[in-house]
Amino acid sequence: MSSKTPDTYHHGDLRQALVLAATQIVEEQGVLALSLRGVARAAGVSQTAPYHHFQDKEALLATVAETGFRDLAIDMEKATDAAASSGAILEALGVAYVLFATSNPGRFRLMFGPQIADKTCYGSLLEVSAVSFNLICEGVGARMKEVGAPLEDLMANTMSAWSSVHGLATLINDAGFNPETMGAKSIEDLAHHVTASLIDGLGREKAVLGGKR
Amino acid sequence: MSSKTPDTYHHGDLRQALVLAATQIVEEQGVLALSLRGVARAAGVSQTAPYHHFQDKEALLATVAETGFRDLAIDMEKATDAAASSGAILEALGVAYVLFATSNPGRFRLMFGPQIADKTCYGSLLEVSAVSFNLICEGVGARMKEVGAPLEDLMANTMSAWSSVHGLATLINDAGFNPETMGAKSIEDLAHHVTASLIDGLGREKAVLGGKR
DNA sequence: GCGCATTTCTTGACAGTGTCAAGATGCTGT
DNA sequence: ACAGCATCTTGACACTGTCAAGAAATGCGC
Repeated sequence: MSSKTPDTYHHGDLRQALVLAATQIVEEQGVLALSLRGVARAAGVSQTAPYHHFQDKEALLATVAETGFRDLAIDMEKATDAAASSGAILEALGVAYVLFATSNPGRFRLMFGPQIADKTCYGSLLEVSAVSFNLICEGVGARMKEVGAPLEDLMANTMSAWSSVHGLATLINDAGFNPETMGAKSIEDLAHHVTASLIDGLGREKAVLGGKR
Repeated sequence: MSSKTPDTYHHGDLRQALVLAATQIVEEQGVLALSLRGVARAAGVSQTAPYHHFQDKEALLATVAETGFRDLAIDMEKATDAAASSGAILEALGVAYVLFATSNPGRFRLMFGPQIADKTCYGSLLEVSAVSFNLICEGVGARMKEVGAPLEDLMANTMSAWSSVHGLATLINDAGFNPETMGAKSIEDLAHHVTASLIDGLGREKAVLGGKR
């Protein structure tokens, strides 16, 4: 075989293989369909092998969620590259958030769902999840400075912004909405509209849906 | 015992008893901790008795979720009673939504989570869930008329409004936020702020948090 | 190189789960 | 009174997460 023999008694990098297999199952069949034994089977090892790399099933799920937060933050950071104004940055962040969630529904549900009962048990999870939160917080802060809003409301306004995109994402994923029935051409269009509503006020947003194309 | 003998071989109203027991478990220990056998035990019957009233575990959960949507709609309808302006109605609806979600986190998670894989299998669930949706939709429509927004955006704006409150609710329930760290006195205050942000635009909302108590 | 401790992985087991099949029990209409 | 039906039971199956004990491979001190 290659330099690292993958079919030895020792696996080589079982930990990584388990995370990958788990991620695939979570994404293709949902968290509920994931069993630790199934992951072990997919990786070609015995039922109890995972216990040498993760304390229990939840710890494996936490690691999968962690990769999700990492990827989310990457997407969001990339999205702000092309944005100039503070409003454009906020919109780009929001759209990226929604697109990640709807492109990775299984992981997104895991990241925010109750499968991981107490997320404070997993330090690295908390750290990584704070990155995307801070991106939104900074974006909101910049916007507020531009509008002249009192900065003491920063946290509450961050909550407003995050709620909008997080709500849209989970509604699309879990309440079975497709953008067409909501009068939008695509998820991206709808996400643009929702962020625009938030920034300018409901019913006062500049045309996003019907207007261009 | 009373007129209906509860300790007969036939239970009397096992169906109702199962729904109540399941609701209690969902609310006190979460959906994940609920087992059909546990529900049966709580109702004092054998493991397979529930199968004479529900096709499977999911059907029981769907019934619990249905009661949740019913209660949510009741709360929302009550909330609009005192509201006069279209903006006040929207705010009252949003606050009621968030308060229901955070007061009944277990059921709320069930209502929107993946435990019920395909909600279209349960007709009455869909019907009841449409009620609260329509309340939001009407509120948004009235507001848009007042602002003079084009009605073709009604659905998309409904999505904006719903996303805000739904996102806030799920973030509080599942991402471990307490309103204090967000600079708000209570969940209700934070919900007010978020809806105000949505209606007037981020950073342009009238003071809700610091202003009055 | 050799021996040994440590890591990694295995088999076997246990209690708990959702659900099916078959049988027992009480109710209801004739 | 009795037949048929709805309701509830016991028993079983395959599956799950996880523990205990042992086997195989690795790496370290000499």
